[in-house]
Amino acid sequence: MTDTEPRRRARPRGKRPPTILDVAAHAGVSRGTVSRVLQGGHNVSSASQEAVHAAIRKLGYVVNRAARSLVTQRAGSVAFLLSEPQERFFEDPNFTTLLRGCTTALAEHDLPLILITAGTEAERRRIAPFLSAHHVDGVLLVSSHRGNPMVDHLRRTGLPFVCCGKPLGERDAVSYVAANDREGARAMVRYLLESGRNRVATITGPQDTPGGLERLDGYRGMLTERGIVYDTRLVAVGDYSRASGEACMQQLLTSAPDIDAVFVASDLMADGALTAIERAGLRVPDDIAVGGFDDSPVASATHPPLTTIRQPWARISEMMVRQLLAQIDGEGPATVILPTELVVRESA
Amino acid sequence: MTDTEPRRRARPRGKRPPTILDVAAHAGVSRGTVSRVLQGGHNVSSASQEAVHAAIRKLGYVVNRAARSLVTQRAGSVAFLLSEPQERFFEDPNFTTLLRGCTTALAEHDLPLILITAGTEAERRRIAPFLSAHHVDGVLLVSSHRGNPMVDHLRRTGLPFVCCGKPLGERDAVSYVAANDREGARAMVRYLLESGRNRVATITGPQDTPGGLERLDGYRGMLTERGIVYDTRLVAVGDYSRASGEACMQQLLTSAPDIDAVFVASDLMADGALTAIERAGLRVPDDIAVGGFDDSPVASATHPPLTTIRQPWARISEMMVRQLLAQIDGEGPATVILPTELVVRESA
DNA sequence: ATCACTACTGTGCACGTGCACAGTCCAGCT
DNA sequence: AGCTGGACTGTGCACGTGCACAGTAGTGAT
Repeated sequence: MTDTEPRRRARPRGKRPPTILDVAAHAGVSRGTVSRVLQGGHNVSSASQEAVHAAIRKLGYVVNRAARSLVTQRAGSVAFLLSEPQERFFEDPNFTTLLRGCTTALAEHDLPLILITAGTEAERRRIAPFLSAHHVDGVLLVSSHRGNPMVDHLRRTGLPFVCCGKPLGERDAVSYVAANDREGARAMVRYLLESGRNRVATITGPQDTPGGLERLDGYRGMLTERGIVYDTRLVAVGDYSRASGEACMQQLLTSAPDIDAVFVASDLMADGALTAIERAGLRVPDDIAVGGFDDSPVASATHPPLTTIRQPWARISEMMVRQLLAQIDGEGPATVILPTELVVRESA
Repeated sequence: MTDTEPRRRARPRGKRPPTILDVAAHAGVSRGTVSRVLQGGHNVSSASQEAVHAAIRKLGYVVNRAARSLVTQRAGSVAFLLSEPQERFFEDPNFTTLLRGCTTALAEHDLPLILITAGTEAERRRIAPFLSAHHVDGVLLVSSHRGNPMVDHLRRTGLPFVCCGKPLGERDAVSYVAANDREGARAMVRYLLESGRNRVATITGPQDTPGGLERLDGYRGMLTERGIVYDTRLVAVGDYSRASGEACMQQLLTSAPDIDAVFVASDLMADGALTAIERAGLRVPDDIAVGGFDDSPVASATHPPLTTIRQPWARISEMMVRQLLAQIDGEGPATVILPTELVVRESA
């Protein structure tokens, strides 16, 4: 998006779409009145309003967003910026659920969503001018790793942005919306303990992501609360992928063969864990109970279906959009933490 | 996107980004010369070019796309339009792979991708004015069901568009890019037969989608070619979802218990089929060989991993973008059929 | 009758750019 | 010397809109 490439040739000067002037002429009023009606109709007589609306319908008038942008200095669109390696996220059902929710939420405000990926340094350099030129009014940022340079860059440009998940290592206030990872983890571990399990292991996420950290912290906290000593041999660190879940589970089964439950920090990893358990000849949940996290579509497709913690993606995306619009309207940053929900299926 | 909502208030008149005039002043040339450099630098002395580039770098100038759009009558962006029920597509790994590919391909042309969903009639009404007002220069259309009204609407607006997969029931020429479904199906069935299987069943896709039709046709054709009578009891029709694959497989196992192979028209359905087979106490591939279609990420995560047909999504998205740009530049519609590839794993 | 105020309407200007056109300059030819 | 044509440069105009401002008409209070 460096804007240095040659433009393609102009649309042929055929019949142009109607302008605000055409509408004004048809309605027998001036440009200004039509504009006022478009802005909500304050200080416009109801007769004029009706005439304008009739003319708009008749001519099929649609406002020219480019012209509007030029004068209002606003883009009239919002970016969904994926600042993570593409491979992982495009395969992660959480991502697509979030994307879908944001598209829907933005559509209600007539704001087109521009999808931008910036997983590599080269891509980030590429989109930097696009963002700093304010070609979007705000950014919905998906970036979980600690110290993502995108956060700094966005702050420098002064562009409003809202993160999905708490950005780590940021001193200043940053708007973000997240599920309550810690409470979710606590709820799952509590459920496992109250189901009569005694040796509860965990497979957590990367320790430079908020989810990885807080879900592990919740696990640890709940154990401590119940008077159980935290044992690092019962902890494995994966990367949220199916493959890593399988590897971690295999590791746990050898290093601590007496475990009777495992809390896995993502459904994808939990699916991998189920594979490892099955291969070891153990049964779920009889020998080992498995608790997942996310309640993504895979959760109901595993064997057995996963007991898991539901992340409220619809509400997360909705709140991200709401917070972003608030910032665009001049409000300061805010953080929103949403509750999770235990979904009991058959794996625990 | 009706454009009748009130605008949000304007960006504060703070320090504005540099304009082409600032660049001209800094470089000691006129607006026109800067503009020419931006367009590629024809008929501009190398001294001027260097001066302009230096000024651009120094000021951090980025072209104002709104102003450019206004004068060129081009939006400078492209829509990725998903005209299918959201639930299905956002969970379909094929969709995200395609989306990812298109984002990448468009980024190379400095064209932002606007993601639009139009699964319901209400949504279609909503985005219609957005499209007819030419707020994008073209549309990458994902719509497989027969008689999708979006195709007609796009044709009426005169907006260039390229479909992913052949649109069914269209008499006039429509640009589309697709994998060679028929050949892919034939290759899989050929492989199964040559592995020594005799009773090959199939679970195909909806018969109002090109994939469903052509994969079934390929299956049938290959059987006929090998002198095997087409038996409708060996055919089940699913909807590409995991659940339907499971249901179809169950049905096949009761109606034709002597089958020793099954060609499933999507990996997701194949995964469901594996579940049904396992539940029936049969082994894969020993008792029943299973062949999938797509080579989506799930294919390597099933048990056992799927032998499947790879769809060339990277090339499909690349060609869709290329065809769309060609159309935007005035060329006529074209169709592109890309070859598939047999990927042998353990399920067959 | 005058004034103040409200409700509504019309108009000039600016937004930043690309394009067409009109120049200017210089080399090479007659 | 004069002419021609190419290479390069500068400038007026248009794109469609929102906003600030100025204006008009009508109402009610003094």
